[in-house]
Amino acid sequence: MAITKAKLFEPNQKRTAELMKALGHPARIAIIELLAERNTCICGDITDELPLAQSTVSQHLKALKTAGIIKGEIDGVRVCYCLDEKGIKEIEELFSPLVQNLTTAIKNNCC
Amino acid sequence: MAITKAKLFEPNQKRTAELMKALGHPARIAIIELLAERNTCICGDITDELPLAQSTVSQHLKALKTAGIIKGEIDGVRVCYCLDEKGIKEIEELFSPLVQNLTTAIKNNCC
DNA sequence: TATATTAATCGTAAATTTACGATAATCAAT
DNA sequence: ATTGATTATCGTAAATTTACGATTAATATA
Repeated sequence: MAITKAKLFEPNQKRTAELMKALGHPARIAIIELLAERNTCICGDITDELPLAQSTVSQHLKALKTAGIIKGEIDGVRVCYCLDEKGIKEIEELFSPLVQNLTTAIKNNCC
Repeated sequence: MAITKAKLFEPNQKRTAELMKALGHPARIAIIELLAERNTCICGDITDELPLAQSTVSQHLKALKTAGIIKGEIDGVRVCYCLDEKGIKEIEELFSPLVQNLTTAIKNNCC
């Protein structure tokens, strides 16, 4: 039982995991791809594009919103969803170095 | 209730989500960073580096292994863990375009 | 004003995740 | 052969996730 063992997880690790987790469902991947595809906000015909009930899609939207990846703006009866610039920037800033790190590490792998 | 609604999730979306989900926990982020950091395989003193019980760490290792991100090789009493080249390649090939896609999409965002 | 539309929330069920201690299995060393 | 070390698995509890239908709240339209 070497070293400290008390090393709690670092903020970066926790935030990275949080973002990954938010993207850890095909429906939520589909949603952000949809939002990226149409360069205008789409007002919840997202439901029509997914093989899921309206309430379920709403839940997934909430998950993405809570993670800071998308944001929704009320527009009359409808709600306008789009990618949240700040969250996407965070994804870029956290994921890219990680992937890079892993990719270079692989090259010096012993097995 | 417009359009089709029958569009099941695409394989890429499912696989991306699967990988994201596997990385959706700070302990598992910590583990892969640890494996990347030491450019040699490490024989499971991973437990000592994490604030978690041995059985819990073993579970997380299993999750990463099942997702194809790491692999473990038995070496006597110990088990040698390292990043799985194929999985890392997949991460690179799936995550990078997605992040790129989101990043460029943000620029034409309406909100 | 009454009705229809949109989307969130509630209630709920089933499945999965996370965590732990205890145990088992495997190998190394004595 | 016995003992010790390492790691997976089992059993289990608590929490979270995923999904749905039903309901509610808010707004637009007839």
